Amino acid sequence: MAVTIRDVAKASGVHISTVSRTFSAPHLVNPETRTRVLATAEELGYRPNRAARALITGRTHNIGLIVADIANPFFPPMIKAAETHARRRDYHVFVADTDEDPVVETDLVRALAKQVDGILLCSPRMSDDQIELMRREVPLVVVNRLIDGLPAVVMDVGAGARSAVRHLVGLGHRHLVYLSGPRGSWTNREIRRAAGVAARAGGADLTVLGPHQPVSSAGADATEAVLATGATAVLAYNDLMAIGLLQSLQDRGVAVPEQISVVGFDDIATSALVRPTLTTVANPTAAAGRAAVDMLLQQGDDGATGQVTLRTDLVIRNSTGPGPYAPAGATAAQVAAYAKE
Amino acid sequence: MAVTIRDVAKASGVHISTVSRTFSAPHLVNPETRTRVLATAEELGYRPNRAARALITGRTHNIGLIVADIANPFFPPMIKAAETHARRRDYHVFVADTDEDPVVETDLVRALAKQVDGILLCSPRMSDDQIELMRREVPLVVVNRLIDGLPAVVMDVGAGARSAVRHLVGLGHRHLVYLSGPRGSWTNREIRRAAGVAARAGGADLTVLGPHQPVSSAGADATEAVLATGATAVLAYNDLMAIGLLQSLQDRGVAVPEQISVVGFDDIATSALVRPTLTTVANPTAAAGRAAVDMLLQQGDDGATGQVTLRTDLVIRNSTGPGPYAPAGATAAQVAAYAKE
DNA sequence: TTGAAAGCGCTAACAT
DNA sequence: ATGTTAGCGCTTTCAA
Repeated sequence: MAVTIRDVAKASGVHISTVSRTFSAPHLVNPETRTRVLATAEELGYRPNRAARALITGRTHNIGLIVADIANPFFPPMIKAAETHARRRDYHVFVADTDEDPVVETDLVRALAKQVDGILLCSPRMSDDQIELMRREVPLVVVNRLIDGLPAVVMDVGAGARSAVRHLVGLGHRHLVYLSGPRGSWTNREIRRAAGVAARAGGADLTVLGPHQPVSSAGADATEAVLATGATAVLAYNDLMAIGLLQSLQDRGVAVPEQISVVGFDDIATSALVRPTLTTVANPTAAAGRAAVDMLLQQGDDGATGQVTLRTDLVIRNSTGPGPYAPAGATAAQVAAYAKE
Repeated sequence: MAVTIRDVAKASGVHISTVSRTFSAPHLVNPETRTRVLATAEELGYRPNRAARALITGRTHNIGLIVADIANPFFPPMIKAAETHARRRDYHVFVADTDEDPVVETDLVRALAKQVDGILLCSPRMSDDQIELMRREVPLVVVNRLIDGLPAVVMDVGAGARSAVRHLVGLGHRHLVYLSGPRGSWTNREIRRAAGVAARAGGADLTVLGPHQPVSSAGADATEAVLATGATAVLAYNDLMAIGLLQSLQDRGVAVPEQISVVGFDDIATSALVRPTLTTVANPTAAAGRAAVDMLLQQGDDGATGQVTLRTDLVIRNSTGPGPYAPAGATAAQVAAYAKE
């Protein structure tokens, strides 16, 4: 087996508790002793066994990160930010994928509960009640969902949806479609609601299509349905769906944005790489990952259960243009200010 | 604190070791007793503490997955496949990001070593010697690198590069560019070498540009350099760079594939979403993730250190077309067969 | 400032 | 088939 605290103690002529203190409470150890212990530890290649430490302290210094789908480009930047941020604070991160399945999700929470100090539940698909149940087994921070009394990090998708709809209405669109996302998604509900309200306020109507899986093929598959509505502008639950639609539309000779405008959500990297580049609502996913980690780690200190809402930003690119009711000569750029209002 | 083995023992009127056996060696327990214990365990919500178990068995049932960059779309499908596969075998996965930094990489291996039964080192940036050193601290399986005597999973990128070059030469290109990837990448060296050999064999010449970070902006930034070579076809280290170049080329009015053909590597999801769609060498990253997990978990059983090479496939899309030396009327489709040879 | 001793939750001989 | 016991590597009272 590997080198333990006992080996270091023997080699440096002190008791194991002194070695222990050297690592977990250095200020309680004579500087000279400490130096000596540290030196022999280094020499022997000693590294504290976190599991053994956890057994007695009750703190594993691990956190769990559960996401709906690692391969969905929305998540990797968040995972990366959370992992890097956590590591900086000396925490390791278990990452797990639920494949959009609420049952897998609950199983996963339970399976990780004992091994972590807390879990980041990202875009959970389970019900609020389930989440309430889970939080009794392990500290939880929820990302992309708001539940009373539960620490959460959300992006202000409602505001994002409003900006997007205003942008479209300002461009002269009166008939909009919302391509909705997966069942169980809080974000989806928020966007749909906010978009509906904003559309009505702008004298436009909004047809809701869905639910859909949040993947590009679902966007492509919805093409017929979108065209059937006669709408001139589409807001999609996420960029993947928007891009799938964008491509499929153009494949059928429907020009974007000349005939139909398309707006996505998230601002994943691909959105700037497709043609036309995608107008979308940017979500600060990396910041969300960091904020969620902070929240989880602070949860012990005070009992506070904050709820952080991060700003979203409409990024106007080339997939949106004037609609049938556009003021003469209006361009996307001209109405940008209006949307920002 | 949570419910322990002791609580279950007390509640079901047996000794703790019987409870322990019920979970870790059920066949050694009387079926009736087992049922009773299981029932009370369920009732109390007992779940074995893996850390405590690990302390004595020496097996954590955790594995570490270290990648160069979680946000690089090459990795998420691999991470996802590995995590799902591992979980199915009752292993949890620590995911960590090195940010392409070899120093972070070694630190990470050491930090995780004690907490896992083994580590999957994906696309390592550290040197072979470093890796040799690391493997003495913890079982390692390396992905995307071949080192003598070390268990590894690689994709046959050499064959992929040859197919790509043959495809281009077959299309009538004689002056090629290889846009190389990051320093320290085994994959990069393999592709460059194989492409060079294949080019020479086909009577073409290959100019190597780089190294570059494996991101789309690097591809875009290389545009001038590419044009300066006068080449009519480009092979890039990965799709991200290829797409960056593709876009930048078109932004300057250089038509793809009419004036320049572009080939990527990896077949990330975005490659099918850009226009023109990207011809690329598909890497079986998900299969690689699963294979690596299997290899790691088998390492204990026998001492075998296998090396698995997974097949790559040239996916011909619309970013490649006839070059200056093309047989009259040649199209990408027509030469596909040749490339496959 | 350091040592001694107990014990975190669990498994693995060994005994019964 | 079940109970007893020792102890994995570490932290943390309590004494000295």
